[in-house]
Amino acid sequence: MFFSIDPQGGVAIYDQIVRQVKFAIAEGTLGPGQLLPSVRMLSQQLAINPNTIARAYLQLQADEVVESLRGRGLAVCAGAPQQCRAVRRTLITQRLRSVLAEALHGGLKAAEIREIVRTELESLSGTVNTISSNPGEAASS
Amino acid sequence: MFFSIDPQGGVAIYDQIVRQVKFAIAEGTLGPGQLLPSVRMLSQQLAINPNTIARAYLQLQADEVVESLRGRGLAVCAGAPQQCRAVRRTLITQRLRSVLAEALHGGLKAAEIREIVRTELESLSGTVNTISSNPGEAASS
Amino acid sequence: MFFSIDPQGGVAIYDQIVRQVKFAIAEGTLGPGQLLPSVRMLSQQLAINPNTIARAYLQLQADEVVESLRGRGLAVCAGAPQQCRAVRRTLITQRLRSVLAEALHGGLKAAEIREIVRTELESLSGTVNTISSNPGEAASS
Amino acid sequence: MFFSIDPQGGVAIYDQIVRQVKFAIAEGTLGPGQLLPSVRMLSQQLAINPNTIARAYLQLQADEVVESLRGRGLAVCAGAPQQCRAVRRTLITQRLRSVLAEALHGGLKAAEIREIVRTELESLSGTVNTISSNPGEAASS
DNA sequence: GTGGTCTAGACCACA
DNA sequence: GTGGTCTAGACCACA
Repeated sequence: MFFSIDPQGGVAIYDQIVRQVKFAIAEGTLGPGQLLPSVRMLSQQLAINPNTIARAYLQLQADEVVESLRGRGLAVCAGAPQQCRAVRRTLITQRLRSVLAEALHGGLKAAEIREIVRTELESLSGTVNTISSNPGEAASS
Repeated sequence: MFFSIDPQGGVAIYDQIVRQVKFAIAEGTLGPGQLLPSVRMLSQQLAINPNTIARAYLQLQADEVVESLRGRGLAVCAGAPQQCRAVRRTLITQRLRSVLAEALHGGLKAAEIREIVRTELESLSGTVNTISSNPGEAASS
Repeated sequence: MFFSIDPQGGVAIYDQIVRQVKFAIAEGTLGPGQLLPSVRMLSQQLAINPNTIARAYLQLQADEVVESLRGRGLAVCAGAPQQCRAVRRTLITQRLRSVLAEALHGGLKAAEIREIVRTELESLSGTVNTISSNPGEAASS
Repeated sequence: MFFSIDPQGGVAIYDQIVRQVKFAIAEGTLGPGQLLPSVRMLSQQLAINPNTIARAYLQLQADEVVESLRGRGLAVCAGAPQQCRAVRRTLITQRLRSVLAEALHGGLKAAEIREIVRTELESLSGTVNTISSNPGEAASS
């Protein structure tokens, strides 16, 4: 599984990890029974302190998304996919609403905001999605 | 001028004040030479600790958006409108980009995200005082 | 509120704090709206690292027993007393069952165990309760 | 000899094994000169990692309860029965005292605690193989 | 190798 | 003053 951490951006690192794990489970990239990357490995990979990773994993356990297998690691719970699919949209929408509210309150018009969203989505899509010559493909599941 | 503070939402309170002052100046709600509301007044109005307001105002001085008039308060700088108009879009776009990137990385499709944006903009438009010559535009999809 | 931490004894320090806070709330020693002792104060009082206290307080927040009042501290939730009264007996019974099972499995007879319990309760009562000339008083609420 | 391991319950697995071996020796189930079950056998029987068993056995050697007979295994020491009878009560009493202290400190009354103990002993007695000349005694209050 | 707990100490936002 | 986050590093139990 692939993480992308932005140390800035207002979201705590441990929370970014929590969210991205949930998203990966929602997508099916990470399935029930599968082990999370180990604290030490992820710590190295992301150049982030192990305690911060552990904090994220603690949260994921509290959220009943993963469970500890003693000495082996943390495994995705059976019920996690359903739960994560349910929360993914909410997690995004909450942040989105916060920004949109600020934009409107700041005097940007809805049309203007939608235009910015469109532009940014385009410029980001190259980075995130595999480039597709068939524009319909990215939107199909 | 009117503030709207969201204690949640990941943006520090002092930063919300900084941003909203800049937005007000960008819009012209607050013009060069005009005084910011006093720390005490704003503190009472928003039910927020004076230190937090003071910190925001300190930041605005550092950004050369306002300047201290000894004994009278903080006044909007002459060059502020231009500067604030320039940064408004950027300030919003940065936050927006961060959320959109998370959404895409989290597996939401661009079309899905635009749909969420449209829905949220509609539901928020009612809340925010939007002055529109065409009242139908903000709420239409 | 008064804590008594046993660094040995198999229960993690942070968990001892979690349990004792819940017990204090169950007893009414700590009421809704009251602030917990601050992390730093308790850290000094118990000679325990602040992070360990913070870990306990994080757990108490996750359990919805306390809530954070920004910059002021952690306050007991409105619903906490009811919840804590409900869990107190369970928390104790679980540990108790574990020891009793070991004792029985280890060949002690039930009568023998009850005798040990009686003796220990007597020797501990002096330490914990205020000494009462009226033996019935300690058992009355 | 028969082990019963509770992976929860706060006592380390290796320590549960150490204690149960001592209890078996105290009871006479395991006599001087008798061999402990081999690490591999016990590991399979309990579905526990061999390293954990080995660690328990190392502890038992350090406590001079068993000694290594080169190539044959670990045998109960001559002095072990006496030693184990002496510690059994203490091992139980220590854990018991810890829980009872927590219960009292948590505001439960001695009578209440004794009642819980009585109830739990009854419900556990059915589970544990109690050999009693008077079958009614263990289950009677 | 795995996670869990604890210590030590820094910096930030808020009151 | 308050808690929240993060880094750094030790030690433990278990596989």
